[in-house]
Amino acid sequence: MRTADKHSKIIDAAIKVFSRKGFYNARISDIAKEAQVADGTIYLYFNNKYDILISLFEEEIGKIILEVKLLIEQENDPRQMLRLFALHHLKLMEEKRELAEVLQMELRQCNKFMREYRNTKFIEYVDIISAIVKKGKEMGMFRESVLPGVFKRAFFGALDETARLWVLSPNHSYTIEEAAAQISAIFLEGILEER
Amino acid sequence: MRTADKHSKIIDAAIKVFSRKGFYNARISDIAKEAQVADGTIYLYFNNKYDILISLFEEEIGKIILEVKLLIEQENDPRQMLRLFALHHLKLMEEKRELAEVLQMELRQCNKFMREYRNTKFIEYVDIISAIVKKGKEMGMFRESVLPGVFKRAFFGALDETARLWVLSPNHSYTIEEAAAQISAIFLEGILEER
Amino acid sequence: MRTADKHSKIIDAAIKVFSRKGFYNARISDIAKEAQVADGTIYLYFNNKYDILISLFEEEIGKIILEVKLLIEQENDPRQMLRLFALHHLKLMEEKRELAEVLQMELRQCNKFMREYRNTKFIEYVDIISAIVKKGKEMGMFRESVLPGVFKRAFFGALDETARLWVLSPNHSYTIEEAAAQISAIFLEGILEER
Amino acid sequence: MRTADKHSKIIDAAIKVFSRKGFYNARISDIAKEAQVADGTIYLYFNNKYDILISLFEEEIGKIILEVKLLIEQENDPRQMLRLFALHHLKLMEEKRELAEVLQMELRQCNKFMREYRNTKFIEYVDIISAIVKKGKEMGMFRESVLPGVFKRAFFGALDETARLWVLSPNHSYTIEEAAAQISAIFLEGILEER
DNA sequence: GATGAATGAGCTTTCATTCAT
DNA sequence: GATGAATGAAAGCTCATTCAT
Repeated sequence: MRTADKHSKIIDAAIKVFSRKGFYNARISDIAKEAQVADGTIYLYFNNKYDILISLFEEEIGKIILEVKLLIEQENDPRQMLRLFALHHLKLMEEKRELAEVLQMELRQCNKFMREYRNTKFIEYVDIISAIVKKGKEMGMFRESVLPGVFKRAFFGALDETARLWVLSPNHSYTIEEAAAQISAIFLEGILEER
Repeated sequence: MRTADKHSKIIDAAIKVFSRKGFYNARISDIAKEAQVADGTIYLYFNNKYDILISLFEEEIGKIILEVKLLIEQENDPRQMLRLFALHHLKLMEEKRELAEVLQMELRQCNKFMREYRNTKFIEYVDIISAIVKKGKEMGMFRESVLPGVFKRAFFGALDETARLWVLSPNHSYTIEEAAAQISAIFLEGILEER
Repeated sequence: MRTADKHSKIIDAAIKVFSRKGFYNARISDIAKEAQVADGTIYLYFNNKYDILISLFEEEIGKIILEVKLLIEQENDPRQMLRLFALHHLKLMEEKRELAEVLQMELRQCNKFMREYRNTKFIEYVDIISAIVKKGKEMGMFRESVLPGVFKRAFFGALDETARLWVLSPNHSYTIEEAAAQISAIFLEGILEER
Repeated sequence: MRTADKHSKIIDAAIKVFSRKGFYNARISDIAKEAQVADGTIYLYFNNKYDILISLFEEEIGKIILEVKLLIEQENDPRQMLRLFALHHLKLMEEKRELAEVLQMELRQCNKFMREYRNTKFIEYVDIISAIVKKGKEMGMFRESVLPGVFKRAFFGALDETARLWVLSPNHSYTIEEAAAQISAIFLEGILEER
């Protein structure tokens, strides 16, 4: 088997196992069994358990960033870009439910004891949002008063929390598309009744 | 020392220690030392390590809910209520930074291996938001189309993510009050330039 | 059980186990079983496996130094002192065969990867020999040309190697007393036939 | 590369690595890297890790025995033979410091868990000393009372311990030749002042 | 013969929890 | 109620050895 295969087999297995048990409760042997390799093999590809998590994060976020950027590029209207971002984010979290759980976990808990790890990939992802806002402001489409740095966090947080609960609860009273549309609408137009 | 004192001394110690090291890296003996009690004493008040976290969560969220409800009650305007909620949430996270970190951590990571734990306190807290929205809709102040269940998650997520990064990064280009005002404004009025 | 008991029970167990299997092949659980304590208990008294070896070494050599100094003190004749030292050393190695094996092991192998550990206790022990030589020289009883620093090593080495093989081989053609007497005689008078 | 070359390349590498890290801390991959062969290649020439040590020992001691015997043969005076032996031993340990460390290590620690290994090569080496003593006794040059079996151990031990410390400490107050001369002198003439 | 990726048994150490005092 | 010494299960990681190429 080629090296590339083993690496991604382990990453895939780790996503499954971390998502199922959480990082701390996941045992290396669980990942090894899931990846159908020996425990020791994992250490040929990763330095330690935490390194698996970091690698997983960087690689998977990396793929997502590429996808989203490609998607957004095809649009010119910043409003549409935000709508696309929201939809893509939520759909992704639904489609890759296990990955979603792991990413969310890492964003919180593991920064905890590894504060030194500058999460550049995540920042890059969220900065896609602020870039859209800046563009919208330049085009005179978004208010001058909107702070892109605040907006990006609020927007990402709204999507992320929505995805989190979507993933946790088994049945939903609305579709993912409806949720995405609703959230984009709120951020674009607010909730105030037109006067 | 009265029993109630020991209980809350342990909770306070746990907040400090969990916030500093994370739940999994925190040792019972760390908490015991911080609380100035013996390791064994902790087991007179809590069933196990996880029980400390759950208790901590329920009690502290309980206090916050009381506070917020009291604050909100004094207002009649749903717009103002949302602004107050946002400000209160962010200020709280800033003032009780250690507690904030623990709550955020638990909301993600620990649900993980304890999915059976129905987080009713958290739901109660977030439902304050949807109640405001419902009231606003009834008063004809918020759009009919706004789904309170979607809005509450989006609004809470926006605040939570903002708080998370606020707590992590050492210096900020705006105040907590500005961030709260901006987020409330976005959710109320959107970001679109008036036509 | 009192703390002092556990500490020395573990040391005694470690002597047995190290002597039987060698330091590297000894498992902590072997020592724990021999000492009739739990594995974890060992870590209440020692930092790690190597710390057991060092502690063992320092404590046991310490006892031996006290004994020998006491014994030597009662003599005035440096020749007799050397004879006593030799006899005491060999008898000790025979009586405490397991300890002997461990001490010999550590003197070689473990200096290896712990060259930074300045083996002061061992130096103190061997310096008893050079002190005797110096005294003998002052009294005009030993040749001026004898270098105490060379002599102490040669004398200790002779005893140590004799003890090593004594301990290894099951049957002997002479007693430990004869060996001690012979070695002392060689070092004092040489092996040359009187002319 | 011829087979013989690989074999000795591995032995040479093992001497370096064992000397640097000790037998137990040396990894097969360290030796392989040092010998510039693959890990697996080592198992074409040796059965296992311990086999490398044994082979190394036998081969190197074998060479030394040949050398010493050749050297000694050219002498007729047993006193001179002992002096030569001492000088040769110490010089060897100084010249081949890495080998010296490995040999000393094995004499203690590793016999430990492999007591079944009858160290015939080592016995052969030490028996050179007892042969000299026997010859000296036959020639009436050494005392009748000297036991060759005791003497050989004492003499070897004296040299070995001297070499051990010589190798360990970085600076010396006398030359290797002086040490050898002094030790020979002690064993031949003792340390007592002539009456 | 040579390689080195893969294996998996094995061991030190940690730490939540217990319980005799 | 309070203590903290003792417990022992559990798991991350290493590395000698194998074997398909």
